Amino acid sequence: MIKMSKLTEYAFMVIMALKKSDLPASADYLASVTGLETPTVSKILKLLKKAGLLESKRGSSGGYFLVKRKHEISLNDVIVAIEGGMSLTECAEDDSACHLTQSCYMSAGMKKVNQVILNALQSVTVSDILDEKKKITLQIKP
Amino acid sequence: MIKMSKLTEYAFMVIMALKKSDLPASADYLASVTGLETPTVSKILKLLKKAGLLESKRGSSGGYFLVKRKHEISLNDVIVAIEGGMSLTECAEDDSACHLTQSCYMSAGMKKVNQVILNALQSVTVSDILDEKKKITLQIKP
DNA sequence: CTAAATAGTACTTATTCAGTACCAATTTAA
DNA sequence: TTAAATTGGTACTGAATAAGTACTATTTAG
Ligand code: SF4
Ligand code: SF4
Repeated sequence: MIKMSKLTEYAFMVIMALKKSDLPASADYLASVTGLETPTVSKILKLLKKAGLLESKRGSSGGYFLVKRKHEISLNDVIVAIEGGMSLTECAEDDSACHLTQSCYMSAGMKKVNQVILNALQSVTVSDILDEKKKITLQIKP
Repeated sequence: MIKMSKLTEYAFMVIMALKKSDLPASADYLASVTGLETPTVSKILKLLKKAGLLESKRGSSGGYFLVKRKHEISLNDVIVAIEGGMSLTECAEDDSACHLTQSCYMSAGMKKVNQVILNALQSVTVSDILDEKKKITLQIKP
């Protein structure tokens, strides 16, 4: 089964529990809210910060806070932050990842399919996932 | 990185090397054509057969052959055959897989996104991947 | 019968994932 | 100024999955 990692799923829970420009939330607090273990939450927060999705403040009464609103954060942003993105084949992401790229007869096709999926992931935001009213439809045009 | 397994990628190579209603091709022959190891090819063929994508004939001058044409086999068919499919979250595939499904606030949203990706995978066939002329585009409608 | 080929199972190894632990650096607040 | 709170970073462990290998039984053509 191709699926996102648990850590990525947890990352969504953490983002849901955060707010932009609010008082910083500590890893401990977020852990209690989400029901996850503190070290796990901490690991996620570090990854999200490295990706620029949130900022932190050290020291007493410090913590983490979003730098974007939830509708400005795409599903793809989170996946990239936690596990480096999504691409069906190695070459779709990085041409030098597979030495067969030049000669492979399916590399080009896979890249296209991958782009379709990428578009889908980029078009959906964190707040969309909570929004029952937004309809998400797809059309493949020949 | 979320990606398909190597075995799935190899499965495409094997399917490319097969033809419908042709003389059965042995695992050994397919291995030499694709450059993969025979046991690996054999494993793939068994999985593809179990999924109904091809049939086999035992004994001398036996082998495997497709029961569908390449434009009738979707990308999703292959992914399902080899690794059981693709779904971002556990619940998107099977409601009983995660005990949080009933209460989870993102389960519904994830299912929608998953459906978009699934549509993409079902809309592309094995022959499309080789067809440079087919344009694959996506539109998300709000 | 014999050779060729699939069918099925079971095993080993490598890699990735998930979770845990520890301590240094920083900042607030008393 | 001191102590407590909190991030930052690294490193480790165990579990799960993936990838590859090996072996043997069964079936069929000639
Ligand atoms: S070039 Fe071909 S074999 Fe290599 S990663 Fe891309 S699709 Fe796979
Ligand atoms: S119900 Fe929620 S927590 Fe469970 S698999 Fe689905 S999205 Fe993840």
